[in-house]
Amino acid sequence: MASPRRAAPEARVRLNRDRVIEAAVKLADVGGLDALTMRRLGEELNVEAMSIYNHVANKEDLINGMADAVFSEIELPSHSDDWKTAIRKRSISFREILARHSWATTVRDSGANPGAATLRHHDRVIGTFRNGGFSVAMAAHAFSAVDSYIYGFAMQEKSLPFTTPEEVAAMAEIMLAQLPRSEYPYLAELTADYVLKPGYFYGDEFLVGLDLILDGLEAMRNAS
Amino acid sequence: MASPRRAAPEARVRLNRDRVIEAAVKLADVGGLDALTMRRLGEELNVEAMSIYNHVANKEDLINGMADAVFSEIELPSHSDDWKTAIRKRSISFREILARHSWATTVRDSGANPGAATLRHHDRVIGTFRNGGFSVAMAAHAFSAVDSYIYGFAMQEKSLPFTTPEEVAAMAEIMLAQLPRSEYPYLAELTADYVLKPGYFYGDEFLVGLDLILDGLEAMRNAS
DNA sequence: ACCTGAACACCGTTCAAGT
DNA sequence: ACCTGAACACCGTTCAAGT
Repeated sequence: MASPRRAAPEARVRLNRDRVIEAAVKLADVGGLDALTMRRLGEELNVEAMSIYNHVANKEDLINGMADAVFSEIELPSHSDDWKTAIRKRSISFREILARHSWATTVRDSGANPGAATLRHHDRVIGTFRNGGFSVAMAAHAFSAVDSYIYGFAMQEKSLPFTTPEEVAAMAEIMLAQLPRSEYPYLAELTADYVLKPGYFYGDEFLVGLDLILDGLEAMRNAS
Repeated sequence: MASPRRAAPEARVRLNRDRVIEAAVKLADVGGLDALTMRRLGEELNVEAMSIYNHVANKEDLINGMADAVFSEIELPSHSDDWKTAIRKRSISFREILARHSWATTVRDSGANPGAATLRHHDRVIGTFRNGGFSVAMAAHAFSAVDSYIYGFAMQEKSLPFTTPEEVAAMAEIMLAQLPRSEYPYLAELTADYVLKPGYFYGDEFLVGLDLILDGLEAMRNAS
């Protein structure tokens, strides 16, 4: 009876901001941002929805925290690689993370007050360009071009109505059958002669566009 | 008294799908997708919210219709231009439209059943590449790279916490003052030496990245 | 300091009822 | 054929009350 408080560990772990954010990310990963409601999140945490407000200001604050948590998962560009390799690796990692948390493609860590992981990530990317011989202006161009492409690609990928190659084939076949070929000849050709070919996977397009941009940036850097 | 029905034209115009979609786009343009509720849309149309369901299946169907309406605004690539000029013009138009309807950056015309304007637009873009000498596979690469970039850029632009140059300067100054320079040296440098320079406008970055991609596509086409 | 329960002002959508 | 009113099962968030 010396210390009954210690002797009876509660099943309920103490709540904190990180635990709230982690659970919210998990919910959104499974069911999208629509599935993330304060009440469902409370359930997941064995707590009433209203308790969450002790740890986040409101839902917007929560989502900002989630966006920063996603950024912290992205592989930072390595100091030991040359700029092109470093940016290529972190871009591939970035896309992977966005595919894993597809709700994050539409949620930007609010430009007004970005989180620490977001700031660190951006700083390291810009630093990689600068140390690779890019001027400040060219680093800004490069940063904008690469990240726009990654975000946009992740969004396109997310909006596809299929994921596995089998689903692609099935879906494309249906779409092709419904498509008025005389009205949309090029779309029909692309679907028949490219999308429906075995081995097609939209995700493979990512590297084509990424390398196009990286090669262009290299040429731009060398020209100056 | 011959035809009293004709003599008393109603103030209320008959509702139809196009009028519903048009009003919904207007609402979302002003207040974002959050401001678009069935009840507010009903108000705008001088009708009870429930009447809207006579013209759209549900909110998802409504938003799909809105996305297709946005696509119909984009300038189609011209047949009389060479592929590069044609794609460049329509890409600039695309970005302008997405900036005007910034809610549309996060809303893809559901991949499963795209609208007629979306299909026509895609067909024309792919056709422009094919007629410009691109193989089917290269046309797919080009389409993916360019449109990913445009979507991503529009999203970045939308998430910026400022729009006018004056706001940029004010906001950047505040952010720079708050930013721990020793922790984020490259971010601080970029802000001080680039963003805060007079004449800075993020939108100007668009053409830099676009031309990078178009030049890369041209090289790819010529190499094959 | 943190958690709860009830309440408020909203949502999208259904359904029977009106014209 | 189209529109309405009431209703249902939800939302995010507040606030006073509990421990």
